[in-house]
Order: sequence, then structure tokens, then C-alpha cells
Amino acid sequence: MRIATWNVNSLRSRIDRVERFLERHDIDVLALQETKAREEQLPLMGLQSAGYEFAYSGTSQWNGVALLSRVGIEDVEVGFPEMPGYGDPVAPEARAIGATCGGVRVWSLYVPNGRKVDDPHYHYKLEWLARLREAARGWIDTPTALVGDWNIAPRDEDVYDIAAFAKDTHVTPPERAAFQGFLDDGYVDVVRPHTPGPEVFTYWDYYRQRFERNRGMRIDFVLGSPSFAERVVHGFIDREERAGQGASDHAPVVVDLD
DNA sequence: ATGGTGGTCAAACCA
Repeated sequence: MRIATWNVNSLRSRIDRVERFLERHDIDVLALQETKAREEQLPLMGLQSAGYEFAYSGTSQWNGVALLSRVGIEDVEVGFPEMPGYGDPVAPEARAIGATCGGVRVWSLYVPNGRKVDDPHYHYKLEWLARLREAARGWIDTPTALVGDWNIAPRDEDVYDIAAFAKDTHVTPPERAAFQGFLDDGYVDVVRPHTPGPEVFTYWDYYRQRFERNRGMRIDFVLGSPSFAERVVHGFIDREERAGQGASDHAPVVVDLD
């Protein structure tokens, strides 16, 4: 079984790329983030005729998470839809959708963007991660994958120039500690062992030819529970998907299970 | 400190 995650930065504007990606890599389950549409706006006919079922949660033009599966999709659950108190048009959205696909629990995650250190969104991000971790502890003994855009670069080598991020989110100790918490609980970054070397990125900003210069960040991850991780035989980042006209700013991340 | 590009939806906000 082959599972992928991709921050697609608008599903409608990239539906052709999504369909080609699924076909090119023979994907069974695809977790999407930043779908940027209400469910009724989504162009699903081609995907349905290709045999994919769909679970979606998105209430505005921003964000939105989805799961596509051609190996079944059961017990769909929307996670963390609302954390009151921020009075923010973005925060009330659901940022996680989970389903059991082919016997594996997959959570498509869009971890909040903290914007600036100490911005209310930054604190919201940390709080959201703490709540996710609490829930994820309960899933550790089942085959579970927490996949998606974590908006955290866990190591210095996960950004193109750590000095350039001195005052930025994504690399602060509290964010990294939040990410490490999942590892401490037993989740495993199942892709990194298959992508050796520093500066192996999943995201490159659209500006200033960051992709062409490989000035990127590694912020998209597949964290597997032990019973998931032990089934992973391969993983890779589809860097080619970031190239050319009409690319998302994120590349898909793919894992193979036995 | 700002601005660079791209998406949504047609001004301003988000990444």
C-alpha cells in the first residue's frame, strides 16, 4: 500500500496535477492540505471515476484538509475544529481529518501557521499541537500515521539557512519541543531514513526562485506509530512535482507499506 | 523592515 501527503495549495487550481500524481505514482491513499474550497466546489468526478473515495473538511477559502482513498475510507472523524478565544477567522477551521484506509488510520494534518513568534496564532499553534499530542497518545498502539504540513522544521538542517530564521517561527524551541513530543511518545519519522543527507526539503517559497536555488524547508512529515512504522519499506519526496509552471509550493511525500 | 509570488475572489488576507 502506498500513502502520500501533499499540501496542494488549492485543489481546484491543481486538480490536473493531483490526478497525474496519483496515476504516476500509483497512490492508494492521499492526504491533502490547503485544499482552499468548500466541499461542493471540489472537482471530484475524475477522482471518483479513478476509484477514489473522498473525505473532506473545509469551511472557507483557506486551509481545508482531505483524504482520498481507493482502499476504503471508514470512520471519518474531523479533529480540533474549534479552539475558542482567538476571535480569528482562520483558527475556527478544522485542521485534521482522520479515516481508516486499508486497515491503517491516517490523519491529514494542517498544523496552524504561527505567523510571528508571540503572535496569537503562534500560541494557538502550540496549543493545537498539545491537543493533537494528547489525542495521538491514545492511538500509539494502533497502526496510525500522522501526515501533513507540520509547519515545523525540527532540525537546523531542515531549513536552507538557519541564520535566516533567527527570529522566525517554524524553528523556535517550543515548536521543536512540540514536534519532539510526538517522537517521545513513540511516533517515528518514517521518511527521513529513506532521504539521507541535509537540506532535503519538502517546501520552497514561491518568491525569489527559492526552488531553483534549493532554498527550502522540510516541514511535511509522515509520523508513524510503531506498528505503522515497522511496515514502512520505502519513502521519498516527489521533488519533481514542485518543478515547472503551476506547481504547489510543497512537494508530496510518499511512503510504501509492505 | 520590507518585498518578493501565488491562491481566493474580486479588496484584502493568507501562506
